[in-house]
Amino acid sequence: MLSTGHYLILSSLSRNGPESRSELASRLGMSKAAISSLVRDLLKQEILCEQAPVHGSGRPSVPLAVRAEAAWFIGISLQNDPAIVVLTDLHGTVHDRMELPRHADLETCVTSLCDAIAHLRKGLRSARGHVSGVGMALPGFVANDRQTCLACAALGWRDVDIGGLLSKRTGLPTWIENDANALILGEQLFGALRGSPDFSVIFISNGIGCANIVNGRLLRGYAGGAGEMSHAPIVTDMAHALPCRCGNRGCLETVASLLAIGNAARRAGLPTDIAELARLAAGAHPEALSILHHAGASMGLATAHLIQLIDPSHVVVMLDPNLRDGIYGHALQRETESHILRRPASRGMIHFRDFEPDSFACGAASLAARYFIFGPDGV
Amino acid sequence: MLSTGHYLILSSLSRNGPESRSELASRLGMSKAAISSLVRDLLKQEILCEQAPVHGSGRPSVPLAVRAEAAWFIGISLQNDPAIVVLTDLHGTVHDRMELPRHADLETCVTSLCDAIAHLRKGLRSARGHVSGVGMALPGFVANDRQTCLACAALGWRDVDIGGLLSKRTGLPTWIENDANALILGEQLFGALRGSPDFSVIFISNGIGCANIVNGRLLRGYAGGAGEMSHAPIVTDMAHALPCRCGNRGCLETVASLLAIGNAARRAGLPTDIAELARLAAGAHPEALSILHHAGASMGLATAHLIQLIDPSHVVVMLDPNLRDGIYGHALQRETESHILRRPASRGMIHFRDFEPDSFACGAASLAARYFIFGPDGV
DNA sequence: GGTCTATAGTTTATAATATGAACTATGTTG
DNA sequence: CAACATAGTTCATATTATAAACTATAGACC
Repeated sequence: MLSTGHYLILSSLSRNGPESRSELASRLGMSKAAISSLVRDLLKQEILCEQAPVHGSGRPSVPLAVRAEAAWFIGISLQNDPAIVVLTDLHGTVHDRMELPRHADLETCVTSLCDAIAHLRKGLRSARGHVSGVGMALPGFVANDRQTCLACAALGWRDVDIGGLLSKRTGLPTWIENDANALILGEQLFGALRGSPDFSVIFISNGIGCANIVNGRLLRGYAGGAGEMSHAPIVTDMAHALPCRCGNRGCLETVASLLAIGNAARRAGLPTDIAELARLAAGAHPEALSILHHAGASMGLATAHLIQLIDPSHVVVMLDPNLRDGIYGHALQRETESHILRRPASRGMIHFRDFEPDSFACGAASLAARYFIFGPDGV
Repeated sequence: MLSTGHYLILSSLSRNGPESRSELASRLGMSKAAISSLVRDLLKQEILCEQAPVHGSGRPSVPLAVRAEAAWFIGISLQNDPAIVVLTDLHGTVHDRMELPRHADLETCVTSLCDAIAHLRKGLRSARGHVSGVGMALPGFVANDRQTCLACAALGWRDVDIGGLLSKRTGLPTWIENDANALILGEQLFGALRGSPDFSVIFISNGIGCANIVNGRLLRGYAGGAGEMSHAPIVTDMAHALPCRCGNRGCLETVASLLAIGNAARRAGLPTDIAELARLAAGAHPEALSILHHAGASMGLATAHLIQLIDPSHVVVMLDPNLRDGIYGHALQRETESHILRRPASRGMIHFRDFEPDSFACGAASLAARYFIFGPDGV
């Protein structure tokens, strides 16, 4: 069994990359003796491994690293159709993946997911290790226990104990999470911003998702609704504010989401496909330009609100390359920058990234990996 | 010397109110034996005291409470002129207070503050205890060490080590904090929302301040600029957006702050005094109504953004009663509610409170009390 | 090549801090 | 007044850290 001390070392190595025993001791504020003994246990259990010595003056230091194959995880994304199921190692690398239809019917959904999980587990030859847990990302609200989906419009679920079902059928501990939250938690554990205590992730798809890491932890809010950028009141001129499915008018997602852009294009008699619309805009088509500019600028305004209120070090924006490289991305960046206080670090704060569907499944897998690395008392 | 265990007990009692040893043991997940021994130390040092036994079935339990007079603190507010200096006990009760002119000149400022502190310390007969620390709230940016004021427009300070100066002259540990942050930290430690892990405080004065407690901790952000509601981009219609001192246009504080309201009144040929303006609006004076409605609605829109992004359980809004009871407060509340997702808990989320200048000084005192209660490794 | 020095990591005795289980204390209940 | 219930203490012990001395392994320098 691992103690708090073991988990401290695991999480430090996972956050800060390979480090020697001495570096760990000073970073964690513990004695060399304690680290030495804790590391011995973790090496014996083959959770850590020693890397090639680093030579300086004095005895070379031996960097310690978390062994990627020490544990395996299943990540499920119901963010879109098809559903995606991945098998990752402890570094977040995908070793196998499957796509399957996303069933709204609960029984069908659970059965097909369990079949996929069984198949992936079989593919992992037991000599290499075994699967330690399952994570799932879905577009909806999840209860505090991270087991029950309280509401998911896309699947028509209400108060569905999907976590309990999966964990019962697979015999594996299971964690459920909102899609944006899973995405940023994966980014925090496995991604380039690993270890940053304050950053935000936004993704622009048919809807708009947003999540924030603050003080090193996920910002959930009181009712679990933090980061609801999607319904930020952006269009305040009520003459132009469109009704939103949430019941209000002028929400961000009524202008800046892919669905909203498609709708606007249809009303203007333009093609609703994003790539085609972007091509028209690139060719200076005035109405295409107007739609995409308005969408991007609205997104930028909401991003400025986010930056002013939450003050992240980085904002990762995941979107379609066609939008990123055209007027949408340009307007987003420009509008954001023109509405935030100029801070020393505000340059290069926004990082565009391609919209990768597997990111959600990887984030989901990281939910289970997190338990392995941070322990039951978690971080 | 107090250990981590002692501080755990102190912070639990401070957060959750008086509790018996048994209750502490189960809340903190420790054995009765450990609690018993730790409490003995704290009783001997007269930091805790036993209250009247509570009778149930079985041996009566003895609630333990933090002794208010176990420690005393000085709180300084430079939030406005005059500066306010208070002497509080460990419960945040003000036992003595002074007002003095707020000097922008550093030497004069420090000298007059130190004189005031010395006077308050003398007034506290040493039999009752002694002052353990000093806290200061000021309207500006403070470095991460909580000693140096990086920038304060109202006083014209840049990179002023006010904390170092005060602590050197008084011989007391000193903490500096932004005014809004001090306010919410005081609320968290001493106020009605004590113990709530997710709430926000907004105050409307000549400027607008905002701070947020998230996951039980102050949301500082990457550069310490979180909660900068004041420069939220609210007026997006550039034809009507006024220039702001920050260099952008249409910031919240250009329409919703007392200064902005006064400016708008002057431009309309109306009295700039808030009380008089509110009286005109109450009498249905159309221009007064328009100014105050616009200001309140803008404030409400910014509050809606805050609620959507951060999802607090409560938003405490501190403002002049004349504004609260008139169209400003009404528009604020109405506009906020019409722009947030209806959540189960969204009713009664906004709590108006009178603008009390002493609140800032109390919050400042709580910065030092926090150190006493949470220990050097703080929370 | 040998010695000095610097740094990494281990060993071991010990200190600090928790626990479990038995015990005492002090009430209510019937 | 006995039986019971719950609060709190005691004490032997386990866990988990530390300090300090020790070993290990390199580069540097003469």
